[in-house]
Amino acid sequence: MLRTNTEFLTYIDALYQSNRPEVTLQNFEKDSLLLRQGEKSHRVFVIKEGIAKCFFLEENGKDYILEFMSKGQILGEIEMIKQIDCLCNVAALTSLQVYAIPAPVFKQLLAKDLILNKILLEELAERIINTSSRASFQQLYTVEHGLGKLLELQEKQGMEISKEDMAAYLGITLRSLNRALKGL
Amino acid sequence: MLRTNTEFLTYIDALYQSNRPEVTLQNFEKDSLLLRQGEKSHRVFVIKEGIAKCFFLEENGKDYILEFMSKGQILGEIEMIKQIDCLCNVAALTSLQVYAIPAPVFKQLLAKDLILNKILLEELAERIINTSSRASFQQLYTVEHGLGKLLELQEKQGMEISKEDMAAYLGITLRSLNRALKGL
DNA sequence: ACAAAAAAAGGACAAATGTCCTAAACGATT
DNA sequence: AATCGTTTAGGACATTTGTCCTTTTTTTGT
Repeated sequence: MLRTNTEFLTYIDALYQSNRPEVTLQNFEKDSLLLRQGEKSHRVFVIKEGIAKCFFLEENGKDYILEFMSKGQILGEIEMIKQIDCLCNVAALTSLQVYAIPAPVFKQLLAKDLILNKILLEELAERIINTSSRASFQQLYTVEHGLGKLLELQEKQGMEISKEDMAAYLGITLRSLNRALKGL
Repeated sequence: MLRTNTEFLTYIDALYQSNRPEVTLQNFEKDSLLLRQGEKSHRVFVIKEGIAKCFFLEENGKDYILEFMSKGQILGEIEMIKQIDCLCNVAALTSLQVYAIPAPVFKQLLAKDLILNKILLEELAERIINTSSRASFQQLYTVEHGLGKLLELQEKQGMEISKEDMAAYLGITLRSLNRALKGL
């Protein structure tokens, strides 16, 4: 659930190193927003260091966290591919260092570079696997079951998530999360 | 929620027409299984005619329907891209006519054809949009809200879904579906 | 048309979850 | 250390959902 992609990071590192002055390295501080749901974006980001969360803000005011993203994850590529406004918000959970690639550069690469296409296809495929498995699991199993998995992964990855974010990831209220934590 | 992809169908139609004897046209009868969760697959399918459903069968015996697929939708491509066993089951809801493309042919195209890469990237992107929006919506809104949307789409597309499938799509029990239908 | 069998709907109760509000814990400031 | 303010946890009740089983409806065969 903390997604990474070393292959992609290597690819972008190389791109940055090469003759591509349009690709820049940027910093975002903790809690800042990289992408804002519903707004247009004119670049994609690739995380070099740090952790971000992608989340929907629904009309009823509730959040739903889709993924926690880390090294080598790309942000905003779906919007670029489909030519749409930002699907969800992306916020920095820690301070972030990211590569920023302007839309024209990214689109040109997409149109010409089979390596990038391959990496992206694999990444999108993996996200579909994750997202759909999780949707199924969350609908069909109890909260405690899902919470168990979340705590496991969290421990394994040594990352700490606020309770609010845990609840948003599980799609439940804070109250329910507290109850589930009691019930271990 | 009944997904189609005319661009892809056109692409595969052309492929079938051209010098590609390995690409075959096959028929599946209603209720037959095209892909079986957990098993290996050695080809991808593209629907020429008919409707299929993709669904998880969870360990607790419950089904969760991911998508209803129709004309131009590709099946089994994620497994091919990620080299994994079938993620979910795919069953024919109506009798089906599909193109079958052997794994080596598909992989070769993937490695060489930027057009195919583009079509696939767009399709996967759209599935991510769908799947994640739906996951968020189903977690954060009431069943009745979700049911409303389902009935709307069902009407718009003139397709009829069994109550069992509706429940599996919404991730709820039949009993809950009946109640929600009463409550309109 | 009727009886038997099968499928679908619904009642009753239990379990899970959300809402709203109060109580406890924590932090900063003096 | 005491106080105020803010954040976090939890109690009480209502609502939603699931489970299990009975009732109703539909289908099938004769």
